[in-house]
Amino acid sequence: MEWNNGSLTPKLLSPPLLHHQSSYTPCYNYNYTYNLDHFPVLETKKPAEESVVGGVDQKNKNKTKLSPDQLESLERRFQEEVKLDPDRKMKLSKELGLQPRQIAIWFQNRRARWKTKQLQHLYDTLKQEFDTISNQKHTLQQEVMKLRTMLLLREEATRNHQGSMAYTDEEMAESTSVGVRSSTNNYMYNNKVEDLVEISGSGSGPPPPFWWGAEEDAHRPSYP
Amino acid sequence: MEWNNGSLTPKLLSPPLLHHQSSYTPCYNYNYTYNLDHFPVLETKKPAEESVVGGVDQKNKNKTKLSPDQLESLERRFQEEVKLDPDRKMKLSKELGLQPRQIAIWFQNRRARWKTKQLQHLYDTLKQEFDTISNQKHTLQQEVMKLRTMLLLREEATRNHQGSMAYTDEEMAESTSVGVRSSTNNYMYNNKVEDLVEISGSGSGPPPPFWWGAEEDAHRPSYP
DNA sequence: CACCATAGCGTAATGAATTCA
DNA sequence: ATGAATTCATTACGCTATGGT
Repeated sequence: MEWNNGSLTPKLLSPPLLHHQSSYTPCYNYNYTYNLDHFPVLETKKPAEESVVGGVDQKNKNKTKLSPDQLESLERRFQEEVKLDPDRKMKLSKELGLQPRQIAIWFQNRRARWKTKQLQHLYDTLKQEFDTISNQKHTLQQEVMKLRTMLLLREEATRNHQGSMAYTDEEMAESTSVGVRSSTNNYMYNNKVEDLVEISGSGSGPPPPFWWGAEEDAHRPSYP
Repeated sequence: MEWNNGSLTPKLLSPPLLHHQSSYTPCYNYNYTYNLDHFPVLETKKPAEESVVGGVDQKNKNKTKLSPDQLESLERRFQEEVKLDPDRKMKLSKELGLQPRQIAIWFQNRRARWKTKQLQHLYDTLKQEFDTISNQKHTLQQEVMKLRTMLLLREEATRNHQGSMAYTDEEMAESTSVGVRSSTNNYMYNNKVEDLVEISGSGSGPPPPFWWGAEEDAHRPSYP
């Protein structure tokens, strides 16, 4: 039971690829011999003027906070198209008074953000689907049991009044492969998401979850 | 006003309390008006040199990338305990030659990373469970169909040779509530994770996924 | 009350590896 | 096969909220 990864590594994640010994190519130099996109450490352009909302004076922090206007604009563009071709980049750069590099970075980060959000959403969706199908399964189990009973009774009836038997008990017994054993029929129904992780591994979670969860969702993570 | 986080904030808050003894020791020799732990902007000088990857260049390290040693150490400590009390922080700080602030930041980031990783894992687990249960459901559906057929036949037989009927057709018809309609019985079996998103909402995905997925997993996200 | 450190969150920015034209 | 752009992972910063002395 390897809960860890092993079998189910998501494709989203990067391959192993440990960064230990590498040749380390100096892919930057701070003279910007680079083309129009690689500056060294941005020299804090001026977001300036736009003390609109928070009135936070962000004169020259070394980490620029984009103004609401800029953000809105970027966001709009992002909705239009998540990819950023050089033309668009330059256009936006001039338009917003930001370095091209910053535009690129923003888009990059935005994409990443989007992705993780997406995972969240995906999880929720799947969870719901799971619950649904779990219920359906339960219903089906009931159904199967009911039918079996009926069949048995009917067979009984037939046998009592007649000698012909078209279906044997073996056939009925063999047909089940999922696990509808007459009694304790809903033993599997508890397979709600809350318990799933518990079941499939993660029996040992070194670091305590503490903040993770705090909701109905606390699954006892077990560190990566 | 924020385009960003809208509806689904997990809202994971800290449950318990934290045990940190007070005893703070002012730890810097620099001149800051900031709080104990707030430096201005850590200075950022020329990264310039640095050719060796494994080069444990502690002291100077003005720019990013902690050395493998440092990382290893931090990681170990993290496994021991995800929370970081001031004592530990200081100890680590001296031990690794990093600013206390950096230690704190690292832990914070580590926690965040852990959390998202966790989501990944959770998703995979759930996905697998879903597939399993989906198969089971399918099997059950088959089973139900088979039983029905058998029942029908048996009933037929009974009816042919006798007039007594203990179970009516209504009973059989009523019993189904999930959707095992005689023909096209496996119509639901395709409910693999690949299609789920398509089905349950997110039917409209404005921005093209392109890089997201690029595998069999491409779900057509639909931006947040 | 204020003060102050810290946790969590969001996000800008950097570095390394990878992809691609 | 070289270099530009992108991805992934990481480091860092600002902010708000909270707890505790």
